[in-house]
Amino acid sequence: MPEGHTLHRLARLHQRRYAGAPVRVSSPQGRFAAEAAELDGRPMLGAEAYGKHLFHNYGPAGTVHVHLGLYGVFTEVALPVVPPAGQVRMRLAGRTHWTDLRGPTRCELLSEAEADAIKARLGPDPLRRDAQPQRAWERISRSRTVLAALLMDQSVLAGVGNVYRAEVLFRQGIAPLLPGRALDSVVWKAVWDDLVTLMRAGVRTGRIDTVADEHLPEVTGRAPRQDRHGGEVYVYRRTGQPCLVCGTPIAQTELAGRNLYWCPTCQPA
DNA sequence: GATCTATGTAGAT
DNA sequence: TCTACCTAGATCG
Repeated sequence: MPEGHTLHRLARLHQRRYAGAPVRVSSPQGRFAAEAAELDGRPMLGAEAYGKHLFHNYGPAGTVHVHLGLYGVFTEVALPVVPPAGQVRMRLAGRTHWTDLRGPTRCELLSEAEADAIKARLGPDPLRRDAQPQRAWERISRSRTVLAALLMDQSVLAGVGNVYRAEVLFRQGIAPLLPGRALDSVVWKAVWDDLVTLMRAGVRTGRIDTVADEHLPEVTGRAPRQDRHGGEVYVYRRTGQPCLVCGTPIAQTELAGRNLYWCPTCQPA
C-alpha cells in the first residue's frame, strides 16, 4: 500500500536487515532471473527511498530499482526460507530474514547513472532531509494546473499519493481545484510543513492518520470510519459521509483518472 | 466463484 | 484521455 511513507519504511527495514552483508538474490517467477543471478551472493551496500521509489545499492554490480505501483508488496519472514508461493519477482535472503517482492510495476537492475536519472526527475520528497521545497514552489507558483493534480505529480513533489493529497488539502482548508499559481506562498509553506509532519508520522506508524484529536469521531460523535488502509482520515474515501469538522457530506469527483475527495464547506472554492 | 476496486505509472493515441 | 500492467481484498450473487 504505497505512498512515500511505505517506501521509506521499507528502505529503513531493508537497510537494517540486508545491508552490509552478502545477500542471496533470486527470482522464482523468472522475470528478474538474469539480474538476480548477477547479484546473488554480493553484499548490499545500502537501501534508500526517494519518493515512491526504492533503491538497493550493490555498488559496481548495480542498483536494484523497485516501484510497487498499485499492487506491489514486500512480505518478510524470519529464516529459514520456504518454497515460493505464487508469483515472486524477487526474493532476498539475508542473515536473519528473507523477503519476497510480488506485483511491482518496476523491478530492474540499473547503473548508478540510471538510478541517479530517476532521482533527478523527481520533485522534492518531504521525507528526505535533503529535500528542497522551493523546487516544488517554483513549479506550483507558475502553473495553471489545479493544486490537486500538482500534488500528485511526482516531478513536482515525490512521495505524495492520493491519500496524503486529499488530507493535506483538507487540513489546510484549500479548494482542490485551485490553480497552483493562485496559491499564497505562506499557505504553500503550511502545506509543505504539514506533509512533512503527516508523512513522518506515517513512517513511524505504517499508517496514514491525519485527524486531529479534537476531531476524532469518538470525541465529536460524528460517524466513525476506519478505512481499509487502517488509518483515520478526514476525507479520503469518505464520499457522502459527514465531514468530521462541519458535518457537510464529503464530495467526490474524478480527476485525471483518480478519485478526489474534499469537503465543500471546509475547502470553499 | 465472479466481479469490482485500489494509497501508481508509462506509453500509446 | 485511454489502456495495460497484474495483485489481493472487498463485495456481489
